[in-house]
Amino acid sequence: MQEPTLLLLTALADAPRHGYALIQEVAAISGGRVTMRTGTLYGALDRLLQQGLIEVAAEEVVDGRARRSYALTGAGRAALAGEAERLRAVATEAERRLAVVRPRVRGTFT
Amino acid sequence: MQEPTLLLLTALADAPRHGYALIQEVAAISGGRVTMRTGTLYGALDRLLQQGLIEVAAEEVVDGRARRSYALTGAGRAALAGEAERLRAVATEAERRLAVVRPRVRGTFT
DNA sequence: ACCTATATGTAGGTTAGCGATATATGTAGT
DNA sequence: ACTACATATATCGCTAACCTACATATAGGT
Repeated sequence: MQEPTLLLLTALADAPRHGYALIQEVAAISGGRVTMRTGTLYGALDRLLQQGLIEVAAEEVVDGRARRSYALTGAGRAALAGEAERLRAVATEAERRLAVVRPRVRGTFT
Repeated sequence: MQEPTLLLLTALADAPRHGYALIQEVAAISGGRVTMRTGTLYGALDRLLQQGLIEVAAEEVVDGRARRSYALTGAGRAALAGEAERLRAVATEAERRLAVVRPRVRGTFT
């Protein structure tokens, strides 16, 4: 799972949202760093629907515009929780290793 | 940056290592979850070399076998540190949102 | 002789994400 | 009335990263 997908699931974690709102939510979560394109979004939504991680929560017409809301499924919540835990573990390990005083290539202390 | 690449950089964070050792280190870091293939490994190493995130630390012959060691560059250390921080932030946000008591689709408390 | 571990590499295919483009309505400014 | 922007969804083609499988070679154990 790549970062855009992870951010998508995160954006759906607290409440159902429709496509356009997700783009804005992802931007907000990432501090404006990730600007999700519609190509990425709808491709990812199709994929996640197929994988059963999200589901269509509602299809309404608001102000003459069609609006389809998506929500995390149980599997989606589990997948996101697992992914978050895994990534935290890797991040922690990376930071631990970066802090290690590295032995010089040809050994011995400086 | 995807997970295999992240794990590669993490595996190089405390000491230089050669290709084969990286495969084992990645397996160890991920708790055996990720079995990195040579196709992924050498492709990623080429890419990371080109991006200047890693460099060749040593080229030796050990027991008749060629062995090329790679090390993180300054840019690589910075990239890994940044990535770790970012992923931790997303993981934290995901967990925070998962913990939120979600409003029902048609509203009001249960 | 055969298998496993060590060690590096290439070829081909799949998929996710990205950029660009298309469509359509509502709202606000000029 | 016209223009521009925000809302909203969707497709097409490209590229990069990854994976599977294959290829090569030495050392050591059974």
